[in-house]
Amino acid sequence: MPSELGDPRTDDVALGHLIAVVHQTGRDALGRALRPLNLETRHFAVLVALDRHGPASQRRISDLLDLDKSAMVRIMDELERMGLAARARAEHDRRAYAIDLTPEGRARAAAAAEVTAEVTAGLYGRLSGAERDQLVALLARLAP
Amino acid sequence: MPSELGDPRTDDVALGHLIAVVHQTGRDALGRALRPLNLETRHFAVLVALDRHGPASQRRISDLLDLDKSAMVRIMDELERMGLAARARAEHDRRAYAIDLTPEGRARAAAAAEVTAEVTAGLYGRLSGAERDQLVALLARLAP
DNA sequence: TATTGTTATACTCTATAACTATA
DNA sequence: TATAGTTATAGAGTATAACAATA
Repeated sequence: MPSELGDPRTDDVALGHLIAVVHQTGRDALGRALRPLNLETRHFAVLVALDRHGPASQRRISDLLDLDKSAMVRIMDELERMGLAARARAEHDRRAYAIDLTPEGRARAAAAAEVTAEVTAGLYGRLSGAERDQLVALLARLAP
Repeated sequence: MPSELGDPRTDDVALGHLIAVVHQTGRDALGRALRPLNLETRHFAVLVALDRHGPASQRRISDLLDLDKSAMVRIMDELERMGLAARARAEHDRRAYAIDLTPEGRARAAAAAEVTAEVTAGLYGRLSGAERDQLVALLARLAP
């Protein structure tokens, strides 16, 4: 005979699980779409962040993306090796880099955005614009 | 000059990121709450599933939790070593196990539910019941 | 003292493939 | 042939601590 774990908790545990499944589904779909472009999701996130906020310090980008700084180092190493981003020394702080996209990186970011637009349309297109706004508003209240 | 990655996509990428952050936040909070009970989130998920659906085959539980079957093996190994769950041979299928909680496992599941109730109250309590229902309904349409 | 970035390390999660024993 | 479970392995994500250079 199962013990009574309670119903409100049941719903909350199920909600947590649902969030995990939706997260994983989106991440997988994004990963599949980016593979032909030789990009992983971690690369795409930094490309988009740099396109919008670059040049910036590694620290700034890793903060924007909730990335650990050591993960940021690895990703920038990979992007530099691929010729998509570059590290220059920052003007007024000799500890920091001013990292930015290369022209090729900018082109790759645009191509990736094309591809991922189809993916997100397939995923989030099941919701109307108003529903998406609702979802964002609700989730925002669950974020720190 | 940043290229134009477009605004609707911006929102969708941000939505994906928001889902990731909320997922990670919840997982971390759950992990911290379970640590005093010597449980990881993976153990808790199986304890709850067994409490509700046990006895069952490993396959049934791993399907319910979207767990890989090899991950399920490892988790059951750990739960058995901790004395919280047990494998018995299934009656009508000699390939399968009938896995279930031990009495101690049932007690631990109840204790974990106590603790996690506070966590989920802290997390999801920011939303009203109606809002939580809304959120679940919206997320359910994004799941496969 | 604190911050930027690097390196090393380790743990978790996820996925895959090869294997056994049954069905 | 297909399924339940096991084992081994590898990649990705995440986190920490120690360190050098600079603020």
